[in-house]
Amino acid sequence: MQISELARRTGVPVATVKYYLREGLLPSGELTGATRARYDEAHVERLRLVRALLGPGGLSVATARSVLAAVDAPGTAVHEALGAAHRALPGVGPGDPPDLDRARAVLARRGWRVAEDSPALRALAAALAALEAAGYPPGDDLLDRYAEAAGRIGEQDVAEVPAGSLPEAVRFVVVNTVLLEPVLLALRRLAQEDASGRRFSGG
Amino acid sequence: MQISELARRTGVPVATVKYYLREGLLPSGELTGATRARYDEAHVERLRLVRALLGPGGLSVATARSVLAAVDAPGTAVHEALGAAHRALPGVGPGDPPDLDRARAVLARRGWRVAEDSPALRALAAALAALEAAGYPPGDDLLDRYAEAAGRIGEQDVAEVPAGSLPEAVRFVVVNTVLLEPVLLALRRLAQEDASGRRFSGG
DNA sequence: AACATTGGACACCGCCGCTATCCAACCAGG
DNA sequence: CCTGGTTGGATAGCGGCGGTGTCCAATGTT
Repeated sequence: MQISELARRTGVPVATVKYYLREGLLPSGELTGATRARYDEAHVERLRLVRALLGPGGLSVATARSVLAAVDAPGTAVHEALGAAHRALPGVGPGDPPDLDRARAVLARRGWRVAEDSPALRALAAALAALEAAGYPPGDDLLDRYAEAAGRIGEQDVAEVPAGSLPEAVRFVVVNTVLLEPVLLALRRLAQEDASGRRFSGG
Repeated sequence: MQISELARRTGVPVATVKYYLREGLLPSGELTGATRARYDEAHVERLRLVRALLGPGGLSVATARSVLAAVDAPGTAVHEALGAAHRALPGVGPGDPPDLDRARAVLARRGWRVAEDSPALRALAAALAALEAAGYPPGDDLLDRYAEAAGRIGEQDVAEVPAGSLPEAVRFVVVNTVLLEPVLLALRRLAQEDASGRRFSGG
């Protein structure tokens, strides 16, 4: 199929498809002439993935490029792919390292083992610092409950990874890491709304 | 104190403080002359809150303005404030309403009661649609486990709301709704990393 | 031969979060 | 009372981002 059909089938404007090609989010089609290229079903799928990452996934083009690079890297082991995806995700800038101790303490209480330089660890520390700066330093009990809930989820996420094909596993890990975040946040808000209704408006 | 000290104490450039004043994120100080205004501790606190919402909270200036309006509205009941905060948060655009049925079914299985037009419900539906479009439609069991974990968290969030002062409760709800999101996401990633290490690299 | 479409390159746009400049009005020190 | 630095307020500009519009020669299609 040609670019116009690729665009039509995915609902993405042709100019935007060209933009994604330029940005390296979408591999170029097979050239059949100086002004013709052929695209296939894989491109349709990839384009849908790109749109999901950029839109609901909330990734920037640059971040999506890194994440997709992790997906494309051949022979990546699943654990490394997950690390690469985490590293590519919008983390904390190169600001001064906040107090990792508090974050590490939470992990230690749950017995979690993560890389020393895990971006998620830095992200947690930064988030805790932000809460502190806003005047609501979270208590250990709160953090522990959050960690317990997060633990169930992370456990399940990893358990669901398909064992067969390695590239498929990598793709699964990346997609689910990114696209289940909005699901989790929406569910949390819904749970809050339900609990708030029960507590505060006696429904 | 004057604007320069306010800026110094919070580490925010004076030009940026002026910008926040213009944008209505920060109430103006008490005018003591045509070119003088006095700021107090409340301004310091508010400015820190604004920075937390804009930075780690990930809110846009426009969204932060709405959220802060909910905080400032006098006499708002807690349940309504939470609703206002949720409504102000970056939700789903006015695109065509996706299939809310799948989302509603998840809530029904847990017995949650939320507003018919809850923005979080639309957000959940949109997130599910994105997963579907990306080729990974989530199973009911996955959703139920996510919902269970989210339920514990939402329950705790609401339980922690201080009962005494109403404005304080509203502020607490808004701050925690927004600023605990990055905490939860970071913890999920850390849990994934731990579980992945145990499953895939036999640590 | 006539016409539409394509890949590719480049310029441009609108939005956003600041940031820089300027000004008249001040206030503080000497 | 003068001098110099600071302030509130207004306005303009900037850099990054995610596209979009335009143009071109080469290529298909009829």
